[in-house]
Amino acid sequence: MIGDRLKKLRDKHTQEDIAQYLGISRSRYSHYENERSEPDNKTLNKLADFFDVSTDYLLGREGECDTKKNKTKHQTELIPPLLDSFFQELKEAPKEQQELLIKFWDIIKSEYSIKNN
Amino acid sequence: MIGDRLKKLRDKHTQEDIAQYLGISRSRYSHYENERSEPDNKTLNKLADFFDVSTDYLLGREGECDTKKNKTKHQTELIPPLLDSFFQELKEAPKEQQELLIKFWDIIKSEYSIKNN
DNA sequence: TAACTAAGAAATTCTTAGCCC
DNA sequence: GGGCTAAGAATTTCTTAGTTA
Repeated sequence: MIGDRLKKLRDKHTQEDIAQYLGISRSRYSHYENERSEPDNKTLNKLADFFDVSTDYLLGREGECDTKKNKTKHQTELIPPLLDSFFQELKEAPKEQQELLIKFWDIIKSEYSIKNN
Repeated sequence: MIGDRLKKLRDKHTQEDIAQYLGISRSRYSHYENERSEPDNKTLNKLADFFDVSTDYLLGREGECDTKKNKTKHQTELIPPLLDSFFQELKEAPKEQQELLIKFWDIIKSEYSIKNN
């Protein structure tokens, strides 16, 4: 049940994408889709956030009708979900961590501009 | 979170009552209320059925005062200019660079969570 | 009686490594 | 690359027995 719904929701994303977002290994996420193990409550919450559905839907308590809404929403989104959830996370992170990351960003930028000159 | 909600919902019932309905031991249900362990998905479903609430409610995704939504909105309004321009830049950057940065982000997160555990 | 907890047993999950397509 | 799985390590849960109020 939950496996089918995850598969459907994931759509064009790779399992790797979702796993990275969740901060778990690829195979762990694979287990969820194949129902070899089930996500704990925290992971369940994250999955619902990422796919923008209810946990009731993920757990099979709600029918299909809500799915279409979500699909439409995803398809019309301009920011890729992975980047979007990354932004959400970063916004809520401690300032110290934000600043550190922006420093890394500056390094990445300058490295790439050197390569291309 | 889930513990508080279970306690509230149980109301006049004893833990024994609920445990019997779920077909589990008394102390196991007690652990759920005290958040020493968390119900698996099947038990979560049964609990939602018994109390006639959504799993989203049990997991704290819906609430009395809908704190999550308010919080998100508030924080969205308060994106510091530095972070905002960083987002703009990142959105338009090559995927390769985006992915590299997100990897750095994962490292930062895990470093900080180690410190705080 | 009702609820909570310690501690170890029991069960599940998670990761790595390797496999297939 | 993308997804799946075996197997053991790691973690969590679950039960019993005992404690508290």
